[in-house]
Amino acid sequence: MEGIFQRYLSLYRPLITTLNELLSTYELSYSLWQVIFYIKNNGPSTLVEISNQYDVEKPTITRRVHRLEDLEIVEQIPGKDRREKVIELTERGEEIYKVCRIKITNLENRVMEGITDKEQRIMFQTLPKIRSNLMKREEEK
Amino acid sequence: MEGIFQRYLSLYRPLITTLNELLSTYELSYSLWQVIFYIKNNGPSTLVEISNQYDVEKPTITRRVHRLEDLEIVEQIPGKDRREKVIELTERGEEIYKVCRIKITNLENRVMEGITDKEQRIMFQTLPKIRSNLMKREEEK
DNA sequence: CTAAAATAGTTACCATAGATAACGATTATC
DNA sequence: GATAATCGTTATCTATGGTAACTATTTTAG
Repeated sequence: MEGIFQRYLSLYRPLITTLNELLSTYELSYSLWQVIFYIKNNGPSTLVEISNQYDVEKPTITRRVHRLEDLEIVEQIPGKDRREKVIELTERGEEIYKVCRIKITNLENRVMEGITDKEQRIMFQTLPKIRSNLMKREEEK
Repeated sequence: MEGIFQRYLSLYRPLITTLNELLSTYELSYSLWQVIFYIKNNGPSTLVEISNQYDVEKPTITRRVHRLEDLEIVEQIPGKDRREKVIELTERGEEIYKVCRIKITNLENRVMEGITDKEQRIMFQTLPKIRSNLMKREEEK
């Protein structure tokens, strides 16, 4: 399947640009959104969990979380292990999630125009498979 | 198709990391590779053409091309329009393309393990469709 | 049960990629 | 022929991310 990476990567910048524009209304960017999205879908989480999900180093997540704390979108909740910092969405965070979720879903739908349900389903299932193949290779090192 | 962007973006960093590692042997990165790939597949090209292809501003491409010139991978050829800078691969550039192309194709194959031919074909066709839907939206502004 | 190792998060510093604005050189258009 | 537009460049700025070194905890091994 020669050229699949190029096809994948040619999509990246147009998508990021559009998403950042959409999110800028709430002083957010796609990278901050990833954190919000993760917490919303996985419940209160630690920084290491988020870090692993996105294959990004801990200090990067520290920064993202600090910015979300400044924006009063997430807050720390006390946990058992005092090394860990468990964060969850604030009420304001939940509100912002809802609004942005709708906007992003609308964009997702528009971007999928002309693509059949079946093709969409295959994209949906295949992307995580590719990701997991890649992560497996990285672990081997 | 809620969540398709997240699935798409969760793949980005693992992929870029792996590609950069693979290319670092030749003092390249994925961003430089994009330029090499474009010229190889579209013939001698101007900076604006490359810029449009990847939705990246002109100064960014200027830098990439300068680095490729330093590495003696591309060179300028005289063109009719003296505003334009038409670049092509040097012999060395062709060699490096071949070696990297093989390595990347191998990686592409490994990453596609467990994914049927049909699914691969659909990915291959659908990614450009999504890209074109996104670009259409950007043009509207 | 304590000493050493591992883990979570943070800070400081640096690298990479990209954007915007302003400009010179050239070509196209009116 | 004067004005517009286009191509590439430079300078400056921002965003995102990495590495190394550190503190505070918790786990593990002897």
